[in-house]
Amino acid sequence: MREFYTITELTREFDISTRTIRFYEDEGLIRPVRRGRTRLFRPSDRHLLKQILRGKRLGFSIAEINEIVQMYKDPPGEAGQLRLMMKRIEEKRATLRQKRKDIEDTLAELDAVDEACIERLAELGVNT
Amino acid sequence: MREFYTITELTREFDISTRTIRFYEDEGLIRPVRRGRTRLFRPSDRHLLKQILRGKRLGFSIAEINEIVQMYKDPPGEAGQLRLMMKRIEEKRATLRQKRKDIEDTLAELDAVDEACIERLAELGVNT
DNA sequence: GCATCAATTGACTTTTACGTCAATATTGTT
DNA sequence: AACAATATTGACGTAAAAGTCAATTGATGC
Repeated sequence: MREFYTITELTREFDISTRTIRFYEDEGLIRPVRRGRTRLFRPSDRHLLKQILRGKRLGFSIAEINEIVQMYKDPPGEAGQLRLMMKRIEEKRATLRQKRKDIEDTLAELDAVDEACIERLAELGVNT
Repeated sequence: MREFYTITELTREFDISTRTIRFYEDEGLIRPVRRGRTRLFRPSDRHLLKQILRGKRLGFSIAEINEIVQMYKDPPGEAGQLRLMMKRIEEKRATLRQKRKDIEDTLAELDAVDEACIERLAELGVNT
């Protein structure tokens, strides 16, 4: 495992711009170390970026993604904070289960459309 | 099944604004009938609106949702068109499967965090 | 040590998906 | 028919998530 990645290495790997990565840093999602002014990304930063992009694919906003990635940090030490966090986690899970159901429904409908296309093609095959 | 819904009935049912519905119409996603100038939404329009909002929850853009809902219409009559549509359908399905995987991964990670919280709470219970 | 190439910063712009508001029209009710 | 309530249209505004561009700064090869 490499110690550091440059910003351009990550832009190429994930097909995003430097502007995007800097934007995520400005929003507090990611915090690479610096050598002088230059950003150096640790494997953990790269992993975090992967998680951010995963959240994007699921349609979460930057703010929502921020909430999620904050959860991945060490759990708080105080009981009240812990219970609050667990509540937040359950809320996110509920959102994710809803999305999963939406996906299943959409996939089922697309399957039906696909079937109809196949049938239609068969009819055409018979008629020509 | 009712014959028609007014725009405000739909805004209340789906918790969206009239502006949003008119926007979807402008974008060609939905096409209610008119009595004079007033829009009247058939059950099929209401159903389409449901599908649009489902697409939104999954993070699809209006353009992408448009592609999907066009697929629900009657399949084209020409073989070439049919094959093209089937290709598009498979692309959407691939996107949806990716999203589903993203969800499973995120859920697994949140489960792990939740476990850690439970453990941490147990430790606190012992110590106090 | 100097050129050059990559990286940073800040400012401004763009696109998407609506929100807001004012002026006008339509509908339902009494 | 009058009038309140609801709907439409058009124009302009806005927040989020970057894109673009120009001016510097820093790093690297020779």
